Amino acid sequence: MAVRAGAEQAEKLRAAGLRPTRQRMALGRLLFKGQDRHVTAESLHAEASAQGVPVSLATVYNTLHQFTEAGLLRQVVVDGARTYFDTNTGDHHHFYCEDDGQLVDIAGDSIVVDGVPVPPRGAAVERIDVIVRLRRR
Amino acid sequence: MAVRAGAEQAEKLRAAGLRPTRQRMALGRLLFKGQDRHVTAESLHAEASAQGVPVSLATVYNTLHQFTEAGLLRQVVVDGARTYFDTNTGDHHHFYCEDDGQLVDIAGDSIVVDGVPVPPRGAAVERIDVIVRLRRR
DNA sequence: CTGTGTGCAAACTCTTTGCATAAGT
DNA sequence: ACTTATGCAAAGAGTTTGCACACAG
Repeated sequence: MAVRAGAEQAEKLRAAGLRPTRQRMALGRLLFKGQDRHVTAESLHAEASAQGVPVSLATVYNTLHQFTEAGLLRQVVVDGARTYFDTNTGDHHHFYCEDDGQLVDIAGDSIVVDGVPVPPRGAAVERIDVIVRLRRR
Repeated sequence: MAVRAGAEQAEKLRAAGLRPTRQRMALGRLLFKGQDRHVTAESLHAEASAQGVPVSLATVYNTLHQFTEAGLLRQVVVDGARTYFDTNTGDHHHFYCEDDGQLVDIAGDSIVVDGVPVPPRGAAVERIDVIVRLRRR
């Protein structure tokens, strides 16, 4: 089972054109086991370290970007200070709590955005992000 | 007319609880004369300098934040790298061109967002941001 | 006068980069 | 072996802060 999971990880990485190195395997396991999650480079680095996986912060950044380019992750911009990465790459939106920085998914088919004007000449819509900003009551 | 505008600026600042200093007057004039605009600290600082108004970058940052707290500006988060400030504080959304970093307003009554789930317990919706990300064709 | 604002430079945070070493195939 | 990835430490961008001086009321 552990072997099986490892093999799947390796396959996933290879399919993305990335060599299945120890670090990428370990980070991939943290990211893609279980349900969708939101991480920052810092949080993922801390998590890996806590589990005894030695990875440098620079490698975490590299890996997150490589995963993003490979379409395995998606970047979420909600706060200028830090960059979030989302393992859910499908069509969906976010709740963002400004007080604690927590990010929660909103299913893509739940929200409907209507009335988007035609984009300016020479530009095409790449994606529509909806961020529902929350505040503690 | 110039006098008149100056007096209006001063009044606007006083109303916001800010002393009408040279720098704040100058920045306010750049920001609020004419139509709505989007600036970054850098761009506004460059603009002020170009017009011969000596303002330090630190003061531009301070002023932008003070204006924002006073409700004269609104912060727009579209890119992790830099912070944009919008002189349009009303209900509206944005086109954001990832290629050149250009930000364009979308009237608030144009876009309709439907189906937003109820926020998690203990949280209240503060605002809904819609960002239509564009790419050059 | 008295308190607030400003400018400068240094500090700070998050992120990226260069280069020698290590690991993958 | 040959190539690509990693780690470290240093650089980099954007933003914030501390403190002495200047200005508004």
